[in-house]
Amino acid sequence: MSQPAAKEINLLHANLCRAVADPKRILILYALDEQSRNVTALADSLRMPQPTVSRHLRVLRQQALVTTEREGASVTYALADRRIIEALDLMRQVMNDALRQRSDWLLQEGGS
Amino acid sequence: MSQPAAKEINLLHANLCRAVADPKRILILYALDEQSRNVTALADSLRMPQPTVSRHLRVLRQQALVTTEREGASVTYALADRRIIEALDLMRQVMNDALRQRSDWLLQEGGS
DNA sequence: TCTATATATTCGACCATCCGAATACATGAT
DNA sequence: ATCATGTATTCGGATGGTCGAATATATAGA
Repeated sequence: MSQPAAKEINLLHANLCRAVADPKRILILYALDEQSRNVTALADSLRMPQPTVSRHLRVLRQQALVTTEREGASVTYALADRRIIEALDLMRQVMNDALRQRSDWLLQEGGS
Repeated sequence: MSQPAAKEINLLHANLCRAVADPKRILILYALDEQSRNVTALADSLRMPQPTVSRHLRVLRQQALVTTEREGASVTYALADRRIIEALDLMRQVMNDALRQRSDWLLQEGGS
């Protein structure tokens, strides 16, 4: 059982993050956090073409970020681990604080 | 003061994540979490060419993930927000659990 | 088997990012 | 002004990701 070396762990880590670092995939992940859905329902609620959603779901599936379950002709996708959302929320907090700080700074310094 | 619309927030969110989703930048962020450093010290300790480190730092700086402070001829980089590390750790936990689960699965099913 | 619905894939074009190598720029000291 | 050190940028090529459009595959039912 080959233990991945430090550099390979680093690569896997980056691959996992890269799978999350796409606007549409972020929307998909949040949508699945709200409720598990099949591809068509996702495409409808997010206003994206079905093939686009399917391709993004493949990326998430390959990284084990979502799980699948057949239900007749359709496939229900679910979030595999809620900590993904926690990580995304952390990043969003960082972003919001940075934006707020920048706007405070603008108001104080450059007050037009 | 134009409030970013939902789709623009989503884009900013993704840009922030994308800046983090690179193997070498992950190493740089962890190194800076351990201790603030200048470019050369980072390049030395991570065994990367100095121009490479500098280019990656520019990306992180553009996303306000790191801060800079001149000290004479050198520039000390520091982590801007430790929640970045928390988010990275969360993703690493998700990855480790997935890896462990997959290896359990292999041992049980395919036990070669 | 034939149809309808749901999901997945392929193709080509386009765009972004990464790297190594070389070089430019900035700062402090002599 | 010149030099040494630290930092940043540019160039070219290679790589990889994304999309729309069209198409292929799978499942359930008649």
